[in-house]
Formats: sequence, structure tokens, C-alpha cells
Amino acid sequence: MTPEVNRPGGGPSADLRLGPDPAVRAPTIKDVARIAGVSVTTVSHVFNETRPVAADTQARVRDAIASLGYQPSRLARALRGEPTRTLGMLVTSSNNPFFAEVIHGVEERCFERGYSLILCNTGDDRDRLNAHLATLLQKRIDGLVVMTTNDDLRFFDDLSQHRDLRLVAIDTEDLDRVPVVKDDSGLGGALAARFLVERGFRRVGALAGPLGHPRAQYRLEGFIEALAGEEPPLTLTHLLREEMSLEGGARAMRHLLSQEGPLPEALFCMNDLIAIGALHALHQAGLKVPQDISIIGYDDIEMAAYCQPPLTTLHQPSADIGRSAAEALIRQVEGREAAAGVLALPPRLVKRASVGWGAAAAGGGWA
Amino acid sequence: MTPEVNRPGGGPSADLRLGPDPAVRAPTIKDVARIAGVSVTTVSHVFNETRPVAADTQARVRDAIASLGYQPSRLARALRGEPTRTLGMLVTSSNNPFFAEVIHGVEERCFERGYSLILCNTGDDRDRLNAHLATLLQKRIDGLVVMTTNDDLRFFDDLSQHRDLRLVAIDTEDLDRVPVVKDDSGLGGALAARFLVERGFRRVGALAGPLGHPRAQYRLEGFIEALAGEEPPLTLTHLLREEMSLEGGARAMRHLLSQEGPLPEALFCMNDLIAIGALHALHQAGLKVPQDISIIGYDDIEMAAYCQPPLTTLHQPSADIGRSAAEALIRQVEGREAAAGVLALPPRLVKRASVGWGAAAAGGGWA
DNA sequence: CCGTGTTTCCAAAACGTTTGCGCAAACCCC
DNA sequence: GGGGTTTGCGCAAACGTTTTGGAAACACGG
Repeated sequence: MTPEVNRPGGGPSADLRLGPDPAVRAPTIKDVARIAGVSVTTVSHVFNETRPVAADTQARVRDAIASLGYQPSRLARALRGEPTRTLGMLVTSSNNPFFAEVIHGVEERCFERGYSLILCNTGDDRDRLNAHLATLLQKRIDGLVVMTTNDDLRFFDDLSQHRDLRLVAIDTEDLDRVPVVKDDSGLGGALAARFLVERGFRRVGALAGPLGHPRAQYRLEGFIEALAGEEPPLTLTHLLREEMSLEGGARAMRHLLSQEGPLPEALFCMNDLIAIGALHALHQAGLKVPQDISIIGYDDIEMAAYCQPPLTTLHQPSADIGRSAAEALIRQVEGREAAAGVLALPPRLVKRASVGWGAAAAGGGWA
Repeated sequence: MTPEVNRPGGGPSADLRLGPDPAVRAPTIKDVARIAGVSVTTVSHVFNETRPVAADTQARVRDAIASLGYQPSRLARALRGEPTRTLGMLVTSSNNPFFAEVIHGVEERCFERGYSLILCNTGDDRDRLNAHLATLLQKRIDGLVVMTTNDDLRFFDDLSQHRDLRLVAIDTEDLDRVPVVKDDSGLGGALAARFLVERGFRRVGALAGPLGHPRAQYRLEGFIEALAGEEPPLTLTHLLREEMSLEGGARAMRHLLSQEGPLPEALFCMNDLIAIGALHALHQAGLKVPQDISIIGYDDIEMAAYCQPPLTTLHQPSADIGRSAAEALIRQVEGREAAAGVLALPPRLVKRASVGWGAAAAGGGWA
């Protein structure tokens, strides 16, 4: 009655088998065909509903599919030219909270569109990046999301040689051949500057990222430009460059505290990690935020609202950035759109307690 | 001299092509064979160094490979029975900082061993999980890392039916057929309890996770047991169950503050997110940590050292957990080891400023 | 009984790769 | 120069799937 039941361990040689047991491999279309007593062609047509099949044949095939739990091999399909429906993502570190939120957005949109995402951490190491790239190409991914702090634009030119690989970049400079999704860093910097000035600060500094870090660079430029546009024009009193991490922020702050001369009234940090690191160093030094110094961050990672004090920062729609990037990439993959353009999502100022009022405050002051 | 140069746009029909241009697809072994003037067999043997080939033939083949930038299709290889060298990972949310660190460890080890990792966020939604699973099976992944807050053990039984899919679980209860990597939660809870008692606290409470959350449950049990083992035995003065997130911790703390009666002297939080959320709520209420109440967390996420005050917590070797899980999985995939066993990595107490001294403190006290 | 559709299904090729088998040429030794 | 061995390489099948081109079987009008 059930001739297809396979009882493992029944055969005398059961415990001699060491390699993959051929009896337990994933069922193929051939197995279905054999059980249903039809050809593989018919199975395929039933499964994909791509040509009419007689009702009773269809029933037999469906039964066989169900009883075997048959699922077509995407490998075989891809070999025939179908897209693999797999995307790659190169990212500096999936640990970084901001990156993590973007990745989450990318993955979410991929899932909605039926794609899988291969995650690759490069640690901004060129060898790792190239190794990952080679693997991804061998696996014939349909497209690639790049979110690395990459200063080398030739990288994207090299990559766009692979004409069957679609690309999208996150938070880079504008590129000729590759669509870019980013936040409007210049605007973000300007918003930060205007807010600090509005709060009555005149002596403001910045904790910046390393030179050549595009994201951080544009934020800083927007900040400096907006300061210069004030009446009277302002310039930075302090500018420190450090790694964009908690420890980097703490180091920068400790260094600033060890210097001679008065502190700035307010500090613009190029991301929230730096800001939180700076808060930590200030607290350790016995200084109070925002009474002794005001701190403003960038990104609005989830933790920002839970710092002590809660961090005033520029909110980036990180998940939106991720979703938009995935969307742009999938659009290209499916040939619905040309590869071009820059999508700059506007940041938004989120006022919390880490910024107070400066000496030159118009009205307001400490409530 | 260079007959293989392909100048796009040279042909009259160049701009009529809309679909994928056959001239720009990834080069195949056939292309190499044609250019080198040999059979595909020979190309394969040269590429894989699997049979001696005459020196000059070899040179021609290598030239062709280099000029085309040929990379063998993993799809085709996998179709022939080679492993796909792709693993899947089901995770509740890659956003969670602790999960993010584990994922990073998994990815790192995968990379070292030549595997790729497909990341799947389930949000602990059963439909999403099943959808992801179906996709991963169709893509014929070699193995799967599961790190979900899954209370349904039948899930793993169902999964281990797929005999060609290797499994590893992170932070679940012990399983029969599936190796498990986790931290020694009971020990962690006990360490927390003993430390609080040592510091002279008698009235201690806990901010726990939801019922049925295995990780959180064992931590709590270890904590309660160790308290009961003290002389005289102690019991929890407060036990609140909440979502294991920043907002959950803040909510729980606010709720506790709104209750009648004295606060506990110290609170054991089931993870650092809850602890940091609680710190936030305490600060908002004008209470000081550790003067008014002591807080101890669990996980030691990177942020824990940068809180205000820095968080005393139980350090989990999160990246190690990830690496070990990947290692165990790959071992199975490559058939070097049976599928069994539990690896429990011991947590370690990290003393920072969020825990002070209780009324019953033996010596010490505020330095 | 013969054309003419229509329905229902199958054979085979193709995708890119590896590999067992075998064939031919070159070499060696007497 | 004849047998045997070695060297060098190609043919073809197989992996799982889709798809094109038919081929049988059947119905129907004449």
C-alpha cells in the first residue's frame, strides 16, 4: 500500500554507509514523476501551472509532491538562467548599531521581494573584501549592496565591469554608474550647526571621523559651512579626528580634556557612538552634560534615547535607507529600471537633554 | 593580436538588445575551452589540478582563464553534488546588540572556512520563519544556525527530518538530535546572586523576560536557587516580567517605581538592554545608581561599559558562541563529527559601577 | 473511413561543471 | 621494428530543472 516508505536501518549495510546516504537526499522532480507515473515534463507543468494538465493526472502529481515534500532546486533553476534571487551585502561590520539597523532594513525588503541576503563583513580589509566578492560572484548572486567606508572609487568601476552584477551603494560619494542611497549629510551637519547657534552657543567644536570617511566628511563640511554662514561667522574652536566608535569617542574626549584652555561650549559628534563615548569620558572626569558642555550626535541609534543624558542627535531613517537600497537593487535586477541616480534621505533633528543653552541664548535658558 | 576583444556598440543591432546580453554573461568553462583550443575536460583539469596536463597546454588554458576572468559556477558544481558551502542563520532580530555580536562570530568563522552565510530575521513570527526555511531548503544550504527565542521543541524535530540539512542551535534548551551552543545560564544567575549577597544586599529583585524564554528562564532559576542556598535563605522581593528590550526595561522599572512599599536594594536584569532601560527610567525618576538602587545586567554588550553608570554585568563570550556554533555546524556538514552534545560556555562577572554596597555589607562600603 | 483539430502527455536539449572511460600518439627496451 | 608502457587529452554522462517540438489518442464532421 505504501511502497515508497523507506525504513532506515532495515538494510544489512545500514551502518556501513559513511558518506551522504543517497536515500535521504532531497527529493527531485524525477522522484515525483516516478511516483506519480508521469514524465518530469508533466510534473513541471503541474507545479508551475504553465500548461493545462488533465485533472486526474494533476491530482496524482500533487499527491506525489505532497507526500515527498518536493521543493524544486533553485540551483538547477538558476543554472538554466533564472535569477538566483540571492543578493550579497558587503558591510564594514554588522556589529555597529547603525549598520545593523540598515542591514535589518535591507534584509526585510529582500524577504518581502523573495530574495535572500548573504551577509559579508569586511572589516574594511581589502583582502577580505576581495575574497568575499569572489565567492559571491561564483555563487552568481543577482546583485550587491555595498556599505563600506570605502574611499576608493575605482572599486565601483571595477565592479560595474561585471555586467551581470547589479549594484547599489549606501552612504558613499555620488557615483557615475551605480545608484547611491544615503542620508543628506550636508543638511544634517547644517541642522546641527543651526540648532547649536540657536541655543546660544558660539564656541563649538567637532569630534570627527578619520580623514577620507565620506559619510563623516560631508556631515562635518555641512556643519562648518553653516557655522560660517552665521552672522557673525563662526569657526570651529576644536576639531579632533578619531575612529568612529565608543572607544574612539572616549579617547577623543579624554584628549580634549587634557588640553590647555577652555572647553568648547558644545561638541558635534559625527555619530552617536562617538557621542556616547564622549559622554562616558566626561562623566568619568566629573563633568556634567549639558551643564558643563553640550553634546550632539548623529544617527539616532536606538540607544541614543536611553543614554545619560538622553542624546540630542540627527535622526537617520536607517531602516528606510536599507529598504530603499534593497528596493533600488531589486528593481535593477528585475530590469525595471536603469542603474543611476542618488537618493538622499533627509535627516531630522531629535532634541533630547544632551544639549542645553549657551551664554548667548536669546530667551529660554534653563527651564 | 587580440581577437577576443569585444567592443560593445560596434554592431548595428547593438541598441536593439533589451534582454540580458548574451555577450556579457559570466564566462563559462566552454568559453575558456574555445579560446584555449582545448576541451572543457582539459580546462577543468587545469583549473583544479586534478590530472597532469602538458605544460604548453596548461599555459594556454591559464591565459584564457585570466583573460576572461573565468570563475567556476558554484551553482553547477553544487548541482553535481558538491556542497553549496552556504549556511543559513535564523535569528529573531539582527538588530539586538547581543545577537549582532553572535552573528558576527558566526559570519567570521564561516568566512574562515570558506562558507557564506544567509541571514534571516524572523521577528519570532512563525510564518516568516517557515517562509525563510522553505527558501533556504530550495537553495540547498548545507546547514542552518538557529538563534530564535523558540519555545517549540517540535520545530527542531521537524527540521532534523531533513536528513541532508545539518543543524546547530544557540541558546536553547538541550536537544536530542541537535547540538546546542549556549552560555551556562544557571551559573550566570548564580554568579549574579552570590555577588549581590557578597556586597551585602538582602532585598533583591529581578527584571525577567517573558515566560517561556529559555535563555532568560535559566538565568532566573540559577539566580533564585543561589539566593535560596544562602544562609539565611533569601527570596526575591520583586519579580517583573517584560520584553527583553530597552523599552521593556524602562517600562518594568517605571512600573516598579509606581508601586507602594520600599524598592529592592538591588535588581538582577536578564539582559543588558533591560538593565539600560531600567537605568534610564531610574534617572528620569531622579534616583541615583548605585546609591539608591544597584543594577546588574547580563550579556556585557559593548555599550555596557559606556553607560551611566557603567554596568556591572555577566560577560558572555558572544563572538565565541557564534564562532563555536559555526564550527560545530561546519564540522557536521563536512562529516567529521556526529550531531550531538551541548557546549555551555561559562559567563564571567564584570564588576563596574552600577552595583554598590548593601546595608549588610561585611567590610568595604563606599570607598 | 478519412481528414482535422484538440487534448494530453513525453523525449530531448540546454544550463555549467566534474569525472570515468577510452583512444591515440609518443616513448622505451630489446 | 614490434610489443608494452606512459603521456596527453577528448567524449559523454550525470546532476535537477524548464521548455520546445512533437507524437499519440481521441473527438467530430464529412
